[in-house]
This record gives sequence, structure tokens and C-alpha cells, in this order.
Amino acid sequence: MSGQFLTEVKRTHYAGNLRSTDIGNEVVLMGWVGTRRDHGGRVFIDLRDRTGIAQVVFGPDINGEAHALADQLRSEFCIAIVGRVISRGENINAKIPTGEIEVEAQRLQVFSRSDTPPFEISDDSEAGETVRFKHRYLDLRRPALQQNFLRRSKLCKATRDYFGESGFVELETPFMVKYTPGGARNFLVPSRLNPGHFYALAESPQIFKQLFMVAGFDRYYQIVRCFRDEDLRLDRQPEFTQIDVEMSFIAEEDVYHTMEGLIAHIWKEVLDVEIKRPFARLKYETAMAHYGVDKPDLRFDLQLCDLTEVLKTHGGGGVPLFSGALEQKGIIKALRIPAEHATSLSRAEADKLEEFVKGFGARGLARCKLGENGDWVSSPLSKSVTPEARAAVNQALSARTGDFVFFQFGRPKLVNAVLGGLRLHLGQKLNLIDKSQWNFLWVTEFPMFDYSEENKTFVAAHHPFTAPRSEDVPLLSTDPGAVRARAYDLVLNGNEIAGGSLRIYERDVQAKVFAALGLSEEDFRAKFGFLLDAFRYGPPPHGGIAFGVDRLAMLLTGADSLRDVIAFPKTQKGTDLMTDAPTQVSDAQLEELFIRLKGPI
RNA sequence: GGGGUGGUAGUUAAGUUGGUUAUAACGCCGGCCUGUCACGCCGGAGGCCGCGGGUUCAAGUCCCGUCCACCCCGCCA
Repeated sequence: MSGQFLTEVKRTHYAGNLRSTDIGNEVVLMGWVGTRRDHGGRVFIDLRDRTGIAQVVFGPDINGEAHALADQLRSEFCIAIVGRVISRGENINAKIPTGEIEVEAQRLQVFSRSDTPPFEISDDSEAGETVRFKHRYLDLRRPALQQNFLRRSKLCKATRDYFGESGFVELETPFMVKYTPGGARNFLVPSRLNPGHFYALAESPQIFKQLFMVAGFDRYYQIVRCFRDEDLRLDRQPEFTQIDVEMSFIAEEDVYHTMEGLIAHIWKEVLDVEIKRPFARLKYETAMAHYGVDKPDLRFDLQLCDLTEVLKTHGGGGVPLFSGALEQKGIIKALRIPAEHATSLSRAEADKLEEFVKGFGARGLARCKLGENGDWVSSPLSKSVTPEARAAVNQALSARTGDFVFFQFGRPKLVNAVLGGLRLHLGQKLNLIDKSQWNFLWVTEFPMFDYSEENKTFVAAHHPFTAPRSEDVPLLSTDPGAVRARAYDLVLNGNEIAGGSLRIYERDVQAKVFAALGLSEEDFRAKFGFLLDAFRYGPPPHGGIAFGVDRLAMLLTGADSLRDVIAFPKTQKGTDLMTDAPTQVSDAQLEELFIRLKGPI
């Protein structure tokens, strides 16, 4: 019957688009029943589609049959309305865009009825994520979530338009690829045709996009799904989407310029916001020194101060903890909270910060408050510190009366993580962040290698095809830890939204990098032989970058979680509450794959 | 792998030093209502207190274990 209806009647308007200019028109709307207000002789419903809601009114004087049928309408019934747009006269609802009009229902078609939904389909709904994810198709009916996905769609369209007009070629790469060691843990896919052999799900199209450059496509992009089997977070899902880009015959400036253009285009198209270019830049080393992290949020200006040298000259300043840290070649850094912000930080709250930093693995959080005359009050440090050291520290910090100072000492990695985390935490807690800003920042000159304490070797910080800065190439054999890479990240308001590098295309440089990683050419041949082979045939200089689409969407929509911009997200344990994936499989399926489970689980 | 928070009606929450029949709001069902838009009024139904064990005369409440969800650290080239 409803099929017959649609051969006769077509939708003429979306509900949310109706305005007073439509008054007098016959319209056909299709959508879902929101709230229902039944007054007997007048029945009102809110008809919702993806554009918004319009009020529909039923009455015996308008159409008796429709009015009688409207009595049965309930939440989330899927219906069509044929009616006339009329003015609401005095009864305007200023809260909704369609509030000046309503539709007098001449005809009501019920396509399908609905069970009572498990939660209210509304932006005011207080239902938790667990129940919403179980019925995600209903959750996705909520206007706020629909707006997120409409915006995400605009983001993708803007991206394709920009690259299309800039001479980029959209190309696809395989998801099922060869397992490559290092980096993120891979999801594995067993090969039925090759028992005992496995594909990996691509953690990124990295190597394939480089091969596109070897092939001569010159400028490539793709909006592509990537897979990483690592622990999840608010801003991390096991499958996520990247805007993947690679270009030939370029240097860093070409990447920066082209990607700033992309960002500006996206912000203009999606938000109608003009983004100022060029973006600010910060060397990795400076970012770590001043902010303790490689993705600083520069919307507020608290900075860390390195006191290692100052306290060295004062022999630890009389503080046993400091001198102990210095003896073990640790560093000492401090975060100063100026008095005007510190006043809103009560003693109890400052105590709580100790618990906060312990989450980062800190033993504790030494702190002091600057009293009159620069003395340190309410601090265990005040008794032991020498007046000379105290004065020197105060000067290094430019500390004034009423300021709070937090100290951290020990291994550089820990000190920076703790104070960087504390800086961000206090920035939020003390309301120092200007939320109206879009603060873009290039972080440049990342180190080539991290030292792995576990394996006692250097490992690639980005990936092993990242080009070193040419002046640092000699250091590859003498001091790998000091080699800087031609790698860059794009940071927005403290979120890493993109990362990339120029790649190695010269055999001798690649060999030196392998050597620094402690890998023989043989090792690498086994793992990346196809890439090395490809590079024997005239590889162009090239480089690229990849953006996290989900994070971009999250920032563009103001969503609190990646889960609000991914249609069917997974829980923190990687399960799908709607489908129950992952599940166990039958013995027959395992048999076919030549897999035996190691029980019991 | 580690730390933390939570789990009570369809939903969101309250539940005191362990003590009668486990509350509320919204939602739902029935009735009434011609201007509501958080409609209103009258009536009603609805519970494996996450699961398992223990302590006790008595457990939503205390103890142990376990599962699930969320947040953070490690991890994410």
C-alpha cells in the first residue's frame, strides 16, 4: 500500500526548510514522528527529517480521516503528510526555524509503526553511550549527530574539490597487505588459500603511496581507512580515516603551502571561517622545552622553565631531591602559574594535582607559593633551599608574589610528560583557554630516532623512509640520537591533526639509516625488498602527509568524542555493541583456515 | 599491562549506621481535552538492584571474585 502511495505522491519539501514564504503551498513531507500533543479536537505532531522539524496539525475540520488516524501516531512512526502550509498567526514558536508556520494535514500515510524507542530521539536525551550504541541507528536519528555527519560529509567534499582542482590524482591502495614490523600492531587476516600465512590490515598506505610516486603519478591523494590494533582512547579508534597525500619534486615549503591551502578551503567550506596563513611553526626541540609535548596547545601561554643549569650552579640548591636528580643526570623543570590565575587554585585543589601527576608515573609534585620578598611558602622545599638558589630560581622563572610554582625532576621524558600534562590540565581547569581560536601550528624537525630502552637500539621515530636533514647525515653513524628528520606534524589547538615527512630516495642515505637502526641490508630486503627494488628504477624526490579525518571532524563539529563523528564506532575494548563483533567462529571456519585455538581462553 | 569512575524500572538518577512493600522524574499504557510546542488533567503498568560467591537473623547497602562501559598512563613508526 505504501509502495502504491509513493508512485502517486512525491516529497516536495524537507520539513526543516519550510518558511513563511511557503504559506499557502500544498506540500508533501516524509519523515518520523517526534513529539505528539493530542488535544482531542486538535492533534499536533513534530515531523522530523534530516533538516529539522515542522509542526503538523490534524483536526476534524481539516480532514476527518487523517485526524482519526493521527490518534494512533506514536514516537518514531515513519509517515508522509500531504497538506497545506499555513501561518501560525499569534502562536509562533520562536525556538525553531520553522516556528512561524505549520502544515495542515489533509492526508496521512503511515509507512511503518515503531516500537517504543529505548531512549528519546532528541538532543536533550540523557541516555548513556552504552544504550545509544546498541541502537546506533536510532542514535543517528538525533539532530545533533546528523549535523555532525552532514558536516563530515562537507569536509570530505571540500577535500576532494581542493585536490581535484590542484592537479592531484585520487588513487586507491590495498587494505590487505604484507605485514611490516615496527610501528603500530597490525590486525591480521588469515589466508585460506595459503594456510599458515596472513595478510595485515594496512595501518596506512605509506609504502604504496611512495610507489605511486615512483610510478610517476606525481601528486596523489586518497580518503582512506586505516587499521591499528592499539589500545583505544577518546580520540582513537581501531579503524579510522585519513586524508593521505604524497607529492613528488617538493621540499617542506611545498607541503606546508599546499596543506595550509587545504585547511583554509575546508574551514571556508564547512564553517565559512577564514583561516590566517601561513601557520605558526615551532621546532620539536622548542616545543618540548617550552611545553613538554610535541603537540602544544598555544591558545594559552603558560610555559615550562628548565632549571637544570641554574640548580647545577647552586649544587642542587640545598634540596636533596634536586641534587639527587642531578647526580643521576636528570633534569629539573618548573611550571609557574602567575598569581592572577593561581588565586583560583585552592590548597585542596593543588593537593589533588599530586594525584593527577601520579597518573603520569610521577612520584610526587613539589610545589611552592611565592611569598613577600620572594620566599617560598607552604612548601616542603622552603626549609632546605638555600636563599641564593631560591633567588636564582625565582629570577629564572620571573616569579612574583602570589605565583604558584610546580617542580618536576628526573628523566627528561617523564619530567616533560608530567609538566606538559599538568600545563594542559591547569589550562583547562583555570579557564585559560580561548575557545574561539583555531590555533594551527607546524611542529618541525622531529628527531629521526627514539632510543628504545627495551631493545637497547634506536627505532625510527616516524618511519624508516623518512629523510634526515642533509647537514645531519654525517651524524647517522656517529650520533643517531641527534639526527633531525625532515618530518613535520600539523597541530590544531593541541591536537595532532596531520603528520608526514619528506622521504629518502637515495640508496646510500637509506643504507645509512638502516645501519643506524642496527639492521642489515639483508634484514631490510626481507621486509621491504619490493620498495628497495622499486627505488632502483629512478625514484623521484618525494614526500607527503596524512590528516586524521575523524579528528578533523571532531574539531570542526565541536564533538566531545571521536565516537560522535564515526557512524558506527567501537567501544574501548574494540567491540561493537550493536552487532556484538568480534565473535567466536565455528570449528569448521577455523579448520578451513588451518587455525587451531590455544585454549582455554 | 597499570591507575581511576560507574552499573538500581525503557531512560536518567536517589537510596541514610545493613532492617517493613526499593523511590523520583521522564518515557510507556488507558481515559479526557480545539492552539499545544518540556501541552495539561485523571488513572495504571513496569525491578535478576550487572553476574557469582561469602558474612549476617536480615544485603541494593559489607567482603571476595568476575563481567561490561567510560576516563587516564603505558602503547599508537
